[in-house]
Amino acid sequence: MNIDLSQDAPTVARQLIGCTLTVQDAAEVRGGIIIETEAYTANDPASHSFRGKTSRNSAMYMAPGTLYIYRIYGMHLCLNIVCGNHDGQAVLIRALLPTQGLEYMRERRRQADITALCSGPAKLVQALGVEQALNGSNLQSGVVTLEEPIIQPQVRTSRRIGISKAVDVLWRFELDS
DNA sequence: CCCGAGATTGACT
DNA sequence: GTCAATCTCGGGA
Repeated sequence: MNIDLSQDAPTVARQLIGCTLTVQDAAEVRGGIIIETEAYTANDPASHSFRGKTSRNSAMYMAPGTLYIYRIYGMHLCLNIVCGNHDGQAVLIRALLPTQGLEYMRERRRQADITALCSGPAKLVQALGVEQALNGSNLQSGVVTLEEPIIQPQVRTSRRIGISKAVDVLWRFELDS
């Protein structure tokens, strides 16, 4: 991983498109290519860090490469890669193209259709078997790993979705295929 | 202290 | 298209 995660969130969010994200534990390896991300910064009304550090968002202030995993709507988990410099920035991983551990992911999701396995931030967390206990852990631990693409892909930019504040910034990034 | 909204998803009309 | 599931936080009483 040569991407500098201490850069700001929009820069990192763009660079993460095309990277392969994998999770490995005693069971097996599963993962896919990141095809959609969103950036969240500290002075961003839509960000969990906008009003400062809380017990939920404390991982956002840890070292770049830390995982920020939070519960949303009381039932789902979402996975972020912390970036910046201990200043409350992170990149939400919104969708993957599944490439490894397809059967594992099908079982976790109870879903046979490959295109629906990782087509949302909470879906991919469920498919990959990412647990909330990994919140605050680092990519260096080797459970969750990132690998850069050989060739930089074309990236499409748009507005973030599912939020009501700061809706106009173009901080959503997608693989342009 | 109580209540509404939220970086979502799946089931249902 | 509508809506419920149910945890965390912030704002108002």
